[in-house]
Amino acid sequence: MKKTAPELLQKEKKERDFSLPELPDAEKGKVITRFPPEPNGYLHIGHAKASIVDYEYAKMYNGKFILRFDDTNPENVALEFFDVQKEDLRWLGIEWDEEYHTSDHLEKHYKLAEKLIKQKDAYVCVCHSDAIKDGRFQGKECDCRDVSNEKNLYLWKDMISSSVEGAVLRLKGDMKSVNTAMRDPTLFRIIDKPHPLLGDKYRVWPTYDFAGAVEDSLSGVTHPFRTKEYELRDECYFRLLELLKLRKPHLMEFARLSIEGMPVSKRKIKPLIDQGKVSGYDDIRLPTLRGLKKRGILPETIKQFVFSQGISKAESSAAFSLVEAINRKLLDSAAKRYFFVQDPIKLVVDNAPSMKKTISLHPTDEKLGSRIIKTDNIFFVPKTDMKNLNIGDVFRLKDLYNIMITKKNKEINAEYAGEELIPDSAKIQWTAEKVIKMIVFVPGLLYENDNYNPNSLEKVEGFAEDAVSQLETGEIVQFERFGFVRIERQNNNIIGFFAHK
RNA sequence: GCUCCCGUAGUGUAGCGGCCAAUCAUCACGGCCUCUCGAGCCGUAGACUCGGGUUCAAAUCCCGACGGGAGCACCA
Repeated sequence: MKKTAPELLQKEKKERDFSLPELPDAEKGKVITRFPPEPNGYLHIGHAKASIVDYEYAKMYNGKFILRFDDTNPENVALEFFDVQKEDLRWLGIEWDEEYHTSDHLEKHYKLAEKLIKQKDAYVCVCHSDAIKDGRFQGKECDCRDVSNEKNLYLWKDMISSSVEGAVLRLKGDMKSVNTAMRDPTLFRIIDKPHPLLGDKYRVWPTYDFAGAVEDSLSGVTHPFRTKEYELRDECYFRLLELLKLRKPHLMEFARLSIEGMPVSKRKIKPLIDQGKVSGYDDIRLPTLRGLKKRGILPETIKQFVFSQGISKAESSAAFSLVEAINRKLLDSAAKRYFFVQDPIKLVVDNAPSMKKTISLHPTDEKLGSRIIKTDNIFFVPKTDMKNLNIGDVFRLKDLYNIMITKKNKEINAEYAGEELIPDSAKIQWTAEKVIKMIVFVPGLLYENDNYNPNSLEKVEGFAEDAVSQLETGEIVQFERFGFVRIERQNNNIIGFFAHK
């Protein structure tokens, strides 16, 4: 064997398959998934996970993907976010086959609620919320539970048509269930606040438990995903569908996606914005899609990152460096290279030849073009590099020529030392006399060990080479020996947002 | 407190009874390459929480402990 087929003895290097695992009970062409955001804010990396998984599964099975706005709490929903969220999804590269609002189906929900009441599976509860809470905690039923269904129906109609206050419709579950989610959960409640789409047409709104289950079933979704914290509500989800004689989808849960030091919840972000600690929902330190975009993270990076995390239920907090590594690889082949000199010091080169040097914008891909830099005897170089060099040392202005340091003061003096590349000499990025003054914002971790980090945003000032003035907003380039930076034009200035090394 | 879920290298993941002396990425370290401290290439180091059980065979199944997370809303 060794002689005839030695390759069979060699252990093959196994390749990791990064695609999603097969779905249970899934048939090509028949899988329907859905992404159901509440239009109450900007989408973040957690939403990205959910929407990408939903979308990719539909694609994988040639199925259908539905975008459903779960807008059944007028207190949370704001008009602007329907479009905001769609924009965020499009940026991610997600397309949906169908789009609707849960609020479109309220009449249907009312009918189903009525059915439950008639079946004695739901009742109107007029207890105070504290009393409900208490009863739930102690596993005690309240008197509303025993009301006849004629009266319940009457009360329900009253809720809808507006004379009753503070009543809710509850599922007749099991107040003694070990699963507290089954202790007669609330299905509908009164919210007297105009809905951004429907005004004050309705005042009775379904809760998540009811709307989520009913919509998944009615819209034909076969494989709905949700995050793990809903797991205890599965029982309620299926009970409801059973009582309503509705089809039961194959419900699945996965762990929330979180990134170390980057808060995802509005509860945490909102105060930071209000206190001016971050600039807004698109702050480059935030894991919002807008923040990530502004910083130069590509949609494809997010997709690959989500895939790499998988859909298990094991909770974890990934380091952002994993995102950076993916992004860097994607960017490396496409990003133009420029010189940016951080904390510059003036460099005067005696007997410097005046040159018009053509330097390519990418080390290997010529298609990305080149720029011509006019040089005379004045340059700028990074101060920190000069600290490590002494008089007599020779280094190279990268892609230009060598120089030898002759004097170190407030500025550096040097003399021309030939054009030929000296092996192992330091190559330092530089600018000619004509520069673009710019600021690069460098994000750090917003939270360190759960504490807000006041120094999470660094402002780096420096000079960029003149060619940078030609760049457009949104271009991501690499400043050599500095890092990848997304360019933005603001007024007459050019500023940069640091993505990563 | 009660209930549920989870527990694989520093980090994140794959594996879910034999092919595991455990995958891949990242990180760290070493080398090669390169007119960037980037990318690429090669290599080294590093893990199945613990204790019982089932089985010819367990990271994989069962029980228990420990650790982490979640739920106990008229929010999703």
